[in-house]
Amino acid sequence: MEESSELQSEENKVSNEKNKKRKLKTPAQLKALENFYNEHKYPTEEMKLVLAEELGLTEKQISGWFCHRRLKDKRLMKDEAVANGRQDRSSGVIQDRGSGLGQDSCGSSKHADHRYLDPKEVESHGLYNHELSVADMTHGCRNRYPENVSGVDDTSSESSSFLQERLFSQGLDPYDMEPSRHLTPNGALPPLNPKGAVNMGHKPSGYLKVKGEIEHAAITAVKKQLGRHYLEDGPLLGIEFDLLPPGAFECQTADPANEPYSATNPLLLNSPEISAAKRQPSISSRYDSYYTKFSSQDPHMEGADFGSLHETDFQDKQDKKARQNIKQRQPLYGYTNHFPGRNSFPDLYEDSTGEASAYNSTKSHRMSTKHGVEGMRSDSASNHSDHYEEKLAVKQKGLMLHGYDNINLKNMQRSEHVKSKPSSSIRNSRVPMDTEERGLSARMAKEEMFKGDRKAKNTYCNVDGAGMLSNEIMVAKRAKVDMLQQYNVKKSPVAEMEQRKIQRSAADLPSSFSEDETADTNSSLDY
DNA sequence: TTGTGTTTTATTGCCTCC
DNA sequence: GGAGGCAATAAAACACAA
Repeated sequence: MEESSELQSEENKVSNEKNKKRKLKTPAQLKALENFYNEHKYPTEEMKLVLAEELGLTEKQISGWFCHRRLKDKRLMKDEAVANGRQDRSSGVIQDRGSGLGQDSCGSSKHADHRYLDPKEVESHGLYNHELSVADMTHGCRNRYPENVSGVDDTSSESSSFLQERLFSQGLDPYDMEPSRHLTPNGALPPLNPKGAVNMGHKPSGYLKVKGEIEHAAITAVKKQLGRHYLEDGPLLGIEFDLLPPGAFECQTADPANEPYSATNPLLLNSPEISAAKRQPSISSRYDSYYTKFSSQDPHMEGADFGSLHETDFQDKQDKKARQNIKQRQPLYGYTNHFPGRNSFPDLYEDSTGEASAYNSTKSHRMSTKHGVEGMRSDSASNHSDHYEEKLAVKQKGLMLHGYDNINLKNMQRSEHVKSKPSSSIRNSRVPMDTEERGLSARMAKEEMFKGDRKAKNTYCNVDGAGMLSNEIMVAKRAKVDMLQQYNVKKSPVAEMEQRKIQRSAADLPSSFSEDETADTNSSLDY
């Protein structure tokens, strides 16, 4: 009796602990989930099963996580929308949200949202054609999820934070993605891949499709004027147009499309608006991670005001609260792809130890103190004892889920890429130099040259930095082909998994660069 | 050390679609 | 009716400030 009750209580205890006590996902799990989520917002049951198996979670957990993740996205978008709404009123610049397609003011009711248009189309076709090719086109079954269309409110908003993040995670450079795909120097909309071509042709689709031609023209104008840079910091088109420099529609550069950084226009280069756009903190998670990455990852990075003439200003202006928010969001986003050198996949990124320590030792960031530390533990101290990480590592080497490869590849590439540089260079040049970072570095170098800013010169014109840039370009050039090849491999997620298994084993992560780097290089070289 | 705020996870109920 | 999804809610985990 007593024994049974004891047993029962024990069971209850266990049960409670098992069910009630929420268990934090490991960084590896989170990263995997994030990556997968970036690839498939609505995974099929099969995917979930695979994912659950891979991560050592239950399908229920996976489902729940995805559900919550979507909610989170939505929430973030909402915030973003609110912020944008405020900006809309003051900016007076064309805003997607003002197109009357169920704006934020219409609420974000999921049921009402997707009655107006198919956000899925907007999401996948227009902005992320590749995604369409991967998930939507090959997984038609996902169409049955009305939610995938999370509504008008989601259409544009989703395409901002979440989707950009997605691109980041996937190693798909949104900066290049958009202009390169939708806007060739000729103004045409070249398909990124055959599938995209089939789907989009040369007409505005998705997001742009729901816009009038006039707006499209305006958007195109902005694109042209800002070149690839218009996406560099800002959200996708239509999300935060107010970030554009005033007069964005007034004077177009001669060939802006080929002048991504507007280097020909020093005034524009020094435009505070541009800088503001570069540094403007946003509630967008993407920005959060993005800027946090810039501002807090490395003290050297802080000193170097890449991407912005006023990086320090940015930091100064950062509201403490905002920073806290940013930090708190970091654990999640930080593991996507924003910190290539410090991810939590020790098994995947061979040299994470050195780099990670270099990073983490510098900042008492939540990222590093929270999950980051956990990740570090896995990186250097735990001997990879973490079950999930270990499992993931093994799996990812051979198979890993769809979408992981990009991440891994990217990280590994960067890892490798970083390794090739002297440590001083690493620090001074901001190791995880992202696509835009490099691009911005180049731009900033010009700016600083122009301005004669000695400090900036020290930062950007040092030998290491310069060497690194050129080196990166060369390496990226080399890697471009690889990435493109991988790109074309994308098929159905499930099929892809299998295919990647084979591919992986054959070419265990080539020393190619991630998509964004490739894209960046591409644009950098092409422009 | 404690209180507070934020994020993440788990659960539940309702809705929509097939 | 079942499956899947969303929204609301509660609670745990965490970081930061006082």
